[in-house]
Amino acid sequence: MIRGRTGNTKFVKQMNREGILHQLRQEPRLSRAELAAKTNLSRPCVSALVEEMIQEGLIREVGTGESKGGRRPILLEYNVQAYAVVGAVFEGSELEMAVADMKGELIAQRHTRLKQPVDGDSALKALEETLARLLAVSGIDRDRVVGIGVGLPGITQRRSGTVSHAPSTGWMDLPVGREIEERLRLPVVLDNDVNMMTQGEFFGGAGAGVSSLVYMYVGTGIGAGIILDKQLYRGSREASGEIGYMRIGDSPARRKGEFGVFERNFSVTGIHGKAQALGLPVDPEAGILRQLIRLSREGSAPAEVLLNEVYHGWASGIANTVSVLDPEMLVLSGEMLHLDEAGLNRIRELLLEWVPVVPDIRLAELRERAGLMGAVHSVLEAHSFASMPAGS
Amino acid sequence: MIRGRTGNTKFVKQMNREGILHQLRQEPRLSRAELAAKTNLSRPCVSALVEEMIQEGLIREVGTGESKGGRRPILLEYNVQAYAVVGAVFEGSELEMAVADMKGELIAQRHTRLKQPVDGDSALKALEETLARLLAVSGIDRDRVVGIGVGLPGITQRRSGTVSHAPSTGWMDLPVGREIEERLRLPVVLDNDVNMMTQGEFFGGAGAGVSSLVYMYVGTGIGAGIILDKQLYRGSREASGEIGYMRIGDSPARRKGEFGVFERNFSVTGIHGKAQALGLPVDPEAGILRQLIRLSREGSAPAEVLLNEVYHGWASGIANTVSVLDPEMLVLSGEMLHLDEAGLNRIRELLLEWVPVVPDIRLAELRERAGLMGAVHSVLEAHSFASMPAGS
DNA sequence: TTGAATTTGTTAGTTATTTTAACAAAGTAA
DNA sequence: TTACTTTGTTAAAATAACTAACAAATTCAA
Repeated sequence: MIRGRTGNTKFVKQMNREGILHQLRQEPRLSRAELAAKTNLSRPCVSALVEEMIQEGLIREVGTGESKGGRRPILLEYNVQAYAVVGAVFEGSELEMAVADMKGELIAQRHTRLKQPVDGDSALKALEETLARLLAVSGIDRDRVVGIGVGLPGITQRRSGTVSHAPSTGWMDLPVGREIEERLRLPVVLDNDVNMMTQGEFFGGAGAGVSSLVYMYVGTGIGAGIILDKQLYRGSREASGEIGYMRIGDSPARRKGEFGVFERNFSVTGIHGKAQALGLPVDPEAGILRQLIRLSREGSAPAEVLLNEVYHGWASGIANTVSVLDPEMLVLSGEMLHLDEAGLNRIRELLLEWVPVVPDIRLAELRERAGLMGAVHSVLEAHSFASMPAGS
Repeated sequence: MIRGRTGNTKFVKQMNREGILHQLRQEPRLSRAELAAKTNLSRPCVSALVEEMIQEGLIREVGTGESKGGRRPILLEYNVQAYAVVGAVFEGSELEMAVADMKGELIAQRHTRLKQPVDGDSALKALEETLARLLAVSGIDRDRVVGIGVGLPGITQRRSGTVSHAPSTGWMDLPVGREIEERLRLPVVLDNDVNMMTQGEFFGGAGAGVSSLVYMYVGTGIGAGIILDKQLYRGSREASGEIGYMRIGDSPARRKGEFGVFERNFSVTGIHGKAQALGLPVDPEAGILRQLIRLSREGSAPAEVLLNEVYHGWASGIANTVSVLDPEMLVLSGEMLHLDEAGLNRIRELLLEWVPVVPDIRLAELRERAGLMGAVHSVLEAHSFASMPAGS
């Protein structure tokens, strides 16, 4: 797998089991013979591996298929209910949590509001209690849960399992991964919220099937999640996709600890600032893009100018990112979800003018479920579910 | 290796051979016992594989080492002279070519000037003749050459081995890879010049040892080569690193088929244009940066302003790229090589001000040899030299 | 209806490769 | 000289895949 690593025979078996499961996850209902053909393994070998995995409950026989001129095939199916995974996302003082089957389909979901101010202990407690309730509701045995994926706002240092900056959750420089692991007694996959949402859209949303994708999120800040070669790319210091720091728009002297130039101009807060400076009647609580579109339609010239400035700014950010990465797809999210057809087309036009290779540009499909789906899929990815039982 | 692929036992052996060779390439002179420890293979297994590779000439025994309290180890060495690789780079009407050993060290090098206008046939002929001469000079048998890496200007479509845009070599939309392969009867690795230079600096230059790197080249255009996880990243349509299209600097209406905004402003030609517009006495043939630095030192205010604008522009390009990728190192090349300590520091200062995570920034070390080194290493990478003999 | 051909899945034996256990060779240190 | 280490090899055991052969189940054509 990794260059320079050596493999033993067990590793081959593992790989072959994974290969079979992989096929079975893509296409449900395949016979042993078909699997042998698709994996380039011999039929006896496939039979043996399948037998093993049936014993483990990973695969099921589900009746017979149509004959192709001979004995009818026994169809096999990946047993998505063999195990379960849990996903959790902290957002401000809210916790969204769900159990899913091995296909990543949510079985039960639950929303919890934490009492403020949020500290580490109350967050852990919430996780614990919600998990228990979810398992009870869905009737899933605790032993069948393979792991939990947790999305946290801010930059997380995954290596050490330490969150170095998780502003809204009240966890600062704590070895969060280990704490959750100890408390819940489950393997934990930790990542920041944007990475989780990126994986969500990649595995179960707009980006299903592509091999590279940039997920661009405009909120209080601007960030992007990057998937290259079907793998999340994190950067050498976990700081990839921090596109809020790009040099786009005016660059007034920033105050200490303030955001990047792109963010200062074109994040939700940035646009609100611009709108207020222009004296536009906008409600700071409501979605800024919708308000601008409405005002512009109603004939407000400054609103139209600002709206175009926003399109121009966002398109510039996209252009710069695309120039560097040449991704197959770009998924827009956050405030950008409120783009109407006209706005989206305007951005596409600008890009066609600016860069030679324009990726497929789409709005995110999963909305608020993206993070949760990503958390779930990050666990599914982390474990290869062909892993062999302890005994063998 | 690739997800979904199944492996057989031969594959494991191959992996283990590669593992051993990998260790031996990193650290010369290791014993069988040390190799066993480093690769997690048993000593008998290492012995068997080593024996095989000694027979094939890939490894050599080179005396004994110091005892560590027991029998003295027999030291093994990777035999860099077992085979040879060839690198070639076309640049304008010039062809630079070299033979190298398996470590990537150049054994013989040769420069050829093609007569203009260059067409495909004369280029092929030059390749053929220069190769013959290099082999004669270095006394290397043709059978020992494993392949040739060829760097071509412009965008190359590697998949099909077709060069879709190689302006200065006169090869347009030809299946270049196959033609060279047929003519020279050698496996060919084709890539564009920037990618080759990137690999050169990565394997044998400033970037040796890092795992991610951006190689930024400022010439008539501006482009970047990207290495992530020790692998060249090409993008979904071979268009990654086309940072010349970034939105940096003024954006006057571009004329048909013209470059990107960043390029129009801050490539060598762009800067020349700006200098001339300011009425600065610059020689269009000589290096623009050096001239600006000199003029600025001599007290020319507009030169100083322009120089700062250039630093600012380049730093912006770097900032944007770094925001997206978070690479471990940034290697500056082309016109940027003429940056003096003050200029480099100015750029570093700006970056510290703009982005939270600044990579190690260095000037390219290999200069004009970068492409050649890259071509050579691209062949070394393409072939895993642990490949097994046909007989087994 | 019968028998040849085909497809699926299994059984038994072979092959390839790694590991374990044991040991010989060659050294150090007390 | 003896005890202990480290290195490398030999022989046997263990894994896991493959080949060949065949049984089971089905289609299809005579």
